[in-house]
Amino acid sequence: MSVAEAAAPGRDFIRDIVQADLDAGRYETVVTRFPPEPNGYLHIGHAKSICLNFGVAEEFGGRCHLRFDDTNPTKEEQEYIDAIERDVRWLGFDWGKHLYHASDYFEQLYQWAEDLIRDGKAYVDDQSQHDMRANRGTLTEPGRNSPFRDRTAEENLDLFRRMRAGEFPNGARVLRAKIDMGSGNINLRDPVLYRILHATHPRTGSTWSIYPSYDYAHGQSDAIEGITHSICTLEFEDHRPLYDWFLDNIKVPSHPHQYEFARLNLTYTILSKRVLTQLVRDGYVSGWDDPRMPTLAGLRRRGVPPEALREFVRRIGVAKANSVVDIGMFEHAVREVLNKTAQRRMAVLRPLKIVIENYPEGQTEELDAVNHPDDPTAGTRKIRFGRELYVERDDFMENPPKKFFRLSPGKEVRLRYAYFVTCREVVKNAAGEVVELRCTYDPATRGGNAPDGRKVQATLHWVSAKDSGPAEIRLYNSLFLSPSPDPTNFAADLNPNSLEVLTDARLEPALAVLGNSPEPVQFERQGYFCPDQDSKPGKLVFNRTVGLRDTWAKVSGATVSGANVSGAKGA
RNA sequence: UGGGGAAUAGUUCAACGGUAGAACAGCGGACUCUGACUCCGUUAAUCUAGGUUCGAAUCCUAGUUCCCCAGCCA
Repeated sequence: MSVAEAAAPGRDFIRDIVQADLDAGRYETVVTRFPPEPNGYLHIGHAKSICLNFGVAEEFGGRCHLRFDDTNPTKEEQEYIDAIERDVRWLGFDWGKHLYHASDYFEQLYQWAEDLIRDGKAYVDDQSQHDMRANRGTLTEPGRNSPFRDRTAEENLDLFRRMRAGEFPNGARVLRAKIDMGSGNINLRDPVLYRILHATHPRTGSTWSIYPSYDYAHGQSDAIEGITHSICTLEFEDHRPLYDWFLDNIKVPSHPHQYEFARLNLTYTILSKRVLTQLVRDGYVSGWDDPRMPTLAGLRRRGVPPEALREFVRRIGVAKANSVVDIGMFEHAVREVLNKTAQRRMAVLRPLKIVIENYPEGQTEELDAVNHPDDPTAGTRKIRFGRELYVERDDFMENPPKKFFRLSPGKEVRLRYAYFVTCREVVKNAAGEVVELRCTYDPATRGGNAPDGRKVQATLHWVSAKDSGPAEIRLYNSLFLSPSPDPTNFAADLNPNSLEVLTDARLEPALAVLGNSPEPVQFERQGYFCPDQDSKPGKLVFNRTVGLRDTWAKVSGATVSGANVSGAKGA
């Protein structure tokens, strides 16, 4: 083993298992699969699974299939199928020609079910749903056998074929495996293999009136595709004996193995398809791609780069312990990528007008600004300075606390790339609100440095009043107030300030070219932003992907509505 | 009183009988034309009790706590 290999051992228990299997020669090629049900959009939790499955395949020279687990036509839609493919690609993974559907195997699955019947290992049950539940027993009491459990193979076959033929209404009968009604594992108490569903399937249309259950379809689909490592989440752990039972009792072409890992949970976030669907359906958000949603579509629209998602997933690791990851860890990954890639621009979110009294009326001049402080190849751009400017309202305080470095009466600060200015006078309206600042500038400080070497405590971003353009800026905060929102009562926990729309922001002209391109950009001292698809010529809309780390907010104890903030303060 | 899992810094993950380590968060400092970035330093953990062993986070025993399972959802 090389030093490099020794220094980078299998990073998690799944990769350890795969490595061991390969070392032992149990498989030639690793084959994994990502098996979404197309009943909703993919979210950041799925990203963990996608990165795991595709990542393992990639790292060990194998392949990963994308397989739609489309066994329930009452919940699945083509829109979701399309969205899932789009999102997996966007995340950066490629299934090549290995695109499959459980529905591709319906006929084979059906034939195997007949085999089970002929072997006396499956039977048609006429019990009502109510009776079935009653006879299933409880967690502590065994179930009771169905009165239909001992039908002959012939009778079962006849009934099952008539189920397929559509002779019975929904719910009239089911096909069940004959395993053990007394098992402590409820999944083994004669699980349902097929139920009658007169529904139109996105792919098979109305050719079927019975559909296989997840348990019956999943393992056999894995076996058909030659999956070696079938990786799923913890809640399927006690399905594994059933997964194996099918593979042991059916003549399948291979016997994959199921391994379970802990799904992702995030603070201030709900990752439940049920809840996410409800947020969309009930209009709490604008859609599956609302930038506040933890969906891949939402994160994409918000401006999160796929690399950041992958890096985040890599860092949180894979284990079997239930856990909740601090959303701050995700934000850190986003900032890390964007800091390297996003060009810098100046934008004033909440404008406060300032007039440079000693700057000649009507005069303007161009100054150089760098596009990326750590990347000279990003070049520079010209920005126009003039007598009337806008600065950020938050950058002025009439009665500042001692640690406030920014503008206040009598205080000198630097306007980035431009001049030192000093606040001379505060203009207020009748209501006593500050509406304008009268300032002076020092012509000797052109470019941002004083020849006499004097320093200022702060550098502010600014835009020219005349030469800046208007924009709408959407600030996002967490959708929920609680660090651990309750999925069963999420509505009460909704953050009223999850979306804040700023309609009179001012952008430096160089931002106009960004227009509808999805390029991320850093508004200096504010955060990372990206143009939203709602942008129109003449009306730019920007989404805040994530704010910059803000030490001042912490020092000043400023209230942050809802929070971009994360991590509870230690007591 | 059934079955299946999991317990390591505040959080997430390592350590696979041999010095408990990383990332995020926190704190302190340096740097700075972004209170950003970067850099340096630093606080902080093996669920409990026994046992085996020269040596235990790791093995054994007994507990404790938490999670999942009673869909014709996945």
